[in-house]
Amino acid sequence: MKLTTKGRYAVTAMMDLALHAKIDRVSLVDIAERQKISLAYLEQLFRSLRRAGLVLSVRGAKGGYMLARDAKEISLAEILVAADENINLVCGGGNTCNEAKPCLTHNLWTNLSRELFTFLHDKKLSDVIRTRHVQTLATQQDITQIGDIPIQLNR
Amino acid sequence: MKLTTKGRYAVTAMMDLALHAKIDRVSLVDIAERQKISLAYLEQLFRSLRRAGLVLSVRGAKGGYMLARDAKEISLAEILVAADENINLVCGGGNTCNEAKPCLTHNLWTNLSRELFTFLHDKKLSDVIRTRHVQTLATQQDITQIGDIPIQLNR
DNA sequence: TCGATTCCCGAGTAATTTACTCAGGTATTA
DNA sequence: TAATACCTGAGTAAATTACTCGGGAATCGA
Repeated sequence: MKLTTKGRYAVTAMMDLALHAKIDRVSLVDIAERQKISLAYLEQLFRSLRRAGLVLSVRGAKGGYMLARDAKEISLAEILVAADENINLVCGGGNTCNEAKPCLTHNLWTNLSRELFTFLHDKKLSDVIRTRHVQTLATQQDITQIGDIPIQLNR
Repeated sequence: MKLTTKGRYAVTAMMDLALHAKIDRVSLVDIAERQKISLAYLEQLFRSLRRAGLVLSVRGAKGGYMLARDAKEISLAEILVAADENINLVCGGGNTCNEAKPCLTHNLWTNLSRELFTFLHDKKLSDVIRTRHVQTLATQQDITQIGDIPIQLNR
């Protein structure tokens, strides 16, 4: 029972966007550097996020991404689903279990999945970036950023 | 975010044991037939369950397995952990996140894992076999069993 | 005592999934 | 027109999963 890195990266990247895109859009290069995620991988990831309607993009120089909606209106569940992360613990493999002829544990996992989904649906992006822990880290990341390369902060 | 079939099989098998081992022990051949799980795979699985102290075994003809404790005392969390299923959503891959230098989402997944664990720890084997759904299925399985092969039911 | 049954074990392997990379292309700005 | 940055399909190496295989050891009933 684990989360794929894709799902984690998706949430991390969306948090980064929410933290830095308040003023203007953010480029994937920035996110890649701050969050230590491969740029090519991020691009692939943002394809999904954009198609799911979670982010807006602007092409060309000075382009970048921004949240498509207010952080209060974006749930972790949406982000994870957009990143192909299925919040469904039910009978995954090529087994014979289905609604018509369910296995012993069918309802068990169905219910658990539902609880998990509710939990993730109730947690909004705005909630998770407001924790003390995240605020501290975000600040540290920006400071490091300035030290390393004298380029735009927050842009 | 998914459950491995190993984890699901482990819970299914334990439920089968709890449902059928009330009188005497149950052989893996029986479980394999009832739950449509490969015998060789079940053997591998029960190795883990036995080492975790969840089941007791008796070798030789007429041998088999039984629950090591009352079904009230066995949680789903224990079963899943025994089956190498880690109930930990935190930062799995070979990334740089650790307690000293956590990533943005570190606390997020840590907390979620904790909630998940609590949920699974509170659900006992006795709870899940007592649902109407399971009782119905279990009965059907035994009836099919008698129809197919005229061998021992419940021993 | 022998054969059937059943647990027990280490190791190997095919299939699937994951986590990426690559080689292009297109839109926008300065 | 050069630089930037989004956009895309497709390919691939590594890791994980879901098994199988071949043998061994204990126990029971005949």
